[in-house]
Amino acid sequence: MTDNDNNKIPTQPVTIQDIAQIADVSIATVSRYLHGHLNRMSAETADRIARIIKENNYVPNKVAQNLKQKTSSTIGIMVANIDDSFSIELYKGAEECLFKLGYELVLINSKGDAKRENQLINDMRNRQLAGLLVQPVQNKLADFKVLSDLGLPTMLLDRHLDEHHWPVIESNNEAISRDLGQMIIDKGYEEVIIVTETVAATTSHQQRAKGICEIVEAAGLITHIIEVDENHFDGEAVHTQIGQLTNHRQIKTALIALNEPLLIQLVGLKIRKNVKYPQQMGIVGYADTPMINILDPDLTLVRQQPIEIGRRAAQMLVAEIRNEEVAEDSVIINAEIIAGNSL
Amino acid sequence: MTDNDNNKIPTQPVTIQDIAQIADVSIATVSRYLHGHLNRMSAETADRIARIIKENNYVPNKVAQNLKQKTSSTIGIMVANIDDSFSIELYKGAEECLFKLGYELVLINSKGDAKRENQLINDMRNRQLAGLLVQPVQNKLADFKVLSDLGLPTMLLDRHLDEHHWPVIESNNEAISRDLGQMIIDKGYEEVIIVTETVAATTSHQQRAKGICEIVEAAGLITHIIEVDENHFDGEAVHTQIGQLTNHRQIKTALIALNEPLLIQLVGLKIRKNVKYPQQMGIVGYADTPMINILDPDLTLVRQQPIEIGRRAAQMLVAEIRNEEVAEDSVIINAEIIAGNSL
DNA sequence: TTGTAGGCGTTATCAT
DNA sequence: ATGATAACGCCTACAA
Repeated sequence: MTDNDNNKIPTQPVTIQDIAQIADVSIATVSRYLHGHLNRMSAETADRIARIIKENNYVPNKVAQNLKQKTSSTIGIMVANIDDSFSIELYKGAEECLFKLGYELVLINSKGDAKRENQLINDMRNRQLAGLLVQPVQNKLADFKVLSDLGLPTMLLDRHLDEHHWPVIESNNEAISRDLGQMIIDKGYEEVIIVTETVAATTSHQQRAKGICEIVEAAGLITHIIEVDENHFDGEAVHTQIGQLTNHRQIKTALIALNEPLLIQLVGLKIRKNVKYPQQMGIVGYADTPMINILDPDLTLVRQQPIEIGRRAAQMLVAEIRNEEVAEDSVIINAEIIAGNSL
Repeated sequence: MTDNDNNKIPTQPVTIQDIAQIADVSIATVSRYLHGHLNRMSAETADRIARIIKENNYVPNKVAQNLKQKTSSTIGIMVANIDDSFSIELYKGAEECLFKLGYELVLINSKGDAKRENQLINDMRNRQLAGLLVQPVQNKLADFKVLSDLGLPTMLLDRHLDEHHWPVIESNNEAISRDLGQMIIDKGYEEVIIVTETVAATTSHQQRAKGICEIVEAAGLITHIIEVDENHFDGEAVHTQIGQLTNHRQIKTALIALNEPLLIQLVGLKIRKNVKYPQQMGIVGYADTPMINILDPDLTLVRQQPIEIGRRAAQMLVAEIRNEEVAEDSVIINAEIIAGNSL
C-alpha cells in the first residue's frame, strides 16, 4: 500500500477539523455532509468529503455531539432482579430496539431493594442519561422523589405506582390471572395455594393474587397464600407448610407460583419429593424462560411477553426523548396461558 | 419554605457557571472546589460554594467533563450469550466493581455470532468508550482487526485468542478438567461421553475437552464427543445417540456437558427419561447458576467463578484506563469441582 | 455553495 | 486566593 498512514499504530482520533482541512473545506461543510444536507454543497465537494472520511476512517465524536446538543445517547434500564430471566428479557427487548437507534443501554440492578433503588437513581443524576426505563421496586410515587426530581423521560416496566406519573408498559396481570382462576375452577380444583414473595409490594404480584382469588373464591374454593423470602427459600419449610395445608384432607389442590424464581423452586421441590401431577397436585406458575420447559415440558405456565414489553417501552421512550408526539400513554401487553399437563 | 426555587418543575440543569455567579466567584474557583483543591481558596469561599452547590442541587455535567478530558465513563462489555447465566455473572462482577468507580457498563450480546461480534465492535467506534470487556466468540487475533483497530483498553474474559494481544481473565479450564477426568477414572467409569457445542471455537471448551480426554484416554477409557447445536437442541436425537453409544454394551458411562445450557438440556432429558444416576449413568457438567442445584441438588458440577472473573477484569481494565502500572497480565481464576451424587 | 464564529460545560494554564 | 481564557469536538445561525 502506497499510503502508509493506515499502518500507524493506535492512530489518534481524527476530528472534523482534520477532515475539513484535508478536504480543503470548512468544518461547517463537513458537518453538513455528515448530517446529510447534500443539497447545501456541490456534488464534487460531497464526493471528496466522503472519500476523505472513508480514507481517514473518521467517525464523529459522540461526546462532543452530545455536549453540543445537550442530549446523550445513553439510556438507563433499572431492573428489579437481574437473576430473574424476566428482567433479562426486558433488557433484551429494549436493547434490540435502542441499539439500532444509536443508543447505548446501561443495565442497573436494584436487587429488589427500595433503598438501593433510590441510591442508584441518585447516582444517575450526573450521568447525563437521555432517558430511563424502570422496573420499579417501590410502588408509591411519593417515595420516588429522586426519580421525579431527575426530570428525565421515563417509562415504567412491568409494574405501576399508586399514582400515574409515567407511562407504564405491563402485562394484563389481573385479567390473565382471572383466566387462570377460571381454568382452575373448570378443572375441578377445590383449593388453591399461592406462593409469593414476602414483600409483595410489586403491583404485578398484587394483581395476580387479586385476579386469582376473586374468581376462585367466588366459586367457593379455599385459598391460601404462602409468603416466602425469595432469597432464602427454605424448601423443607415450604414443603411442610404445603403438606399441612393439604395432606390431612383429601382435596384437589392447585399450587401457583407468582413468578419464575419461585416456580423453579417449586418444580425443584416437586422433582425431589417426586410429586406426581396433576394427580397429587396441580402446579402452575408465571414464567418466561424456555429453560423451565426443558426441565419439565409438561408444565402449565402463564407466559408474559417481556421482550415485547421492553421493546415497546424503548420505542415510547425514544419517542418522548425526541419530543415526537406520543400517541399512547400506558400500554398493556397480553400474557397467555400455555396449557401443559401439570394442572 | 421561603425559597421557592426548589419547587420549580423539571428545573433545568445548573451549570458551574450558575454556581460561580451565585457564589460570586469565578468558575475556576468552583472547579477547584469540585476537585478538592481546598488549599487554593479561603475557607469562607469553600463553605459558600459548598452551600450553594447543595442548595442548587448542582452536579457537574459528565459529558462536558468527558469531552474536555478526552475520556468517557462508559465501558462496554460484550458477552457471548446473554441467556447463559455465566455471561450474566460476568456482567454482575464487572458492574459491581465499575459502578462504584463511576463508570457505566453497557452490555452487548454477540449471541455467539462472529459476524455480529465484529459488527457490534464496529458500531462501538464512535461511542467513545473508555474500555472494553470482551468474552470473544472468535479465537483468532487476525479476525479481530476491528477490535485491535479500536485501540481501546481491552480485557478478554473467559476465553483467549491464538495470539496474545490483550490480557485474559479465565478459568483454569484444562487443569480442572484433568481433575474431573481423574475423578471419573477413580470412580471406575469405563466410558466418557462429552456433549459440546457444534462450533467449539471457544478456547474454554477446547481446553475442557482436551483436559478430560488426555487423562481419561491415558487410562484407557473410551471417549465420545457429541456435538450439538445449542440453539436447536434435539433431545430425542441426543438421547438416541447416547443410547446407541452405550445401551448395547454394559459399560459404566459418564456424561459430561461442557457448559450450563447443555447441562440443563441433559438434566431435562434425564428427568424426562427417568434416568437414574449414578447407577445407570454418571452426569456432570460445567455450570454456575444456583438454580441448577435447586432443580437437582445431587448434581456434581464444575463451578467456575464468573463473578470473580468479571470483577478482576474490571479492576485491571480500570487500571489500564487510568494508566496506572498494570501489575499483572493474564489471570487464571480457579474453578472447583462440587461433588454431588450424580457421578 | 461555502465559510465564520459563538457556544455547549468543563478543565487547566497562566496571570494577578 | 482568585480570575481570565483557551481549548475539547461539534453544531448552527448568520454571512458572504
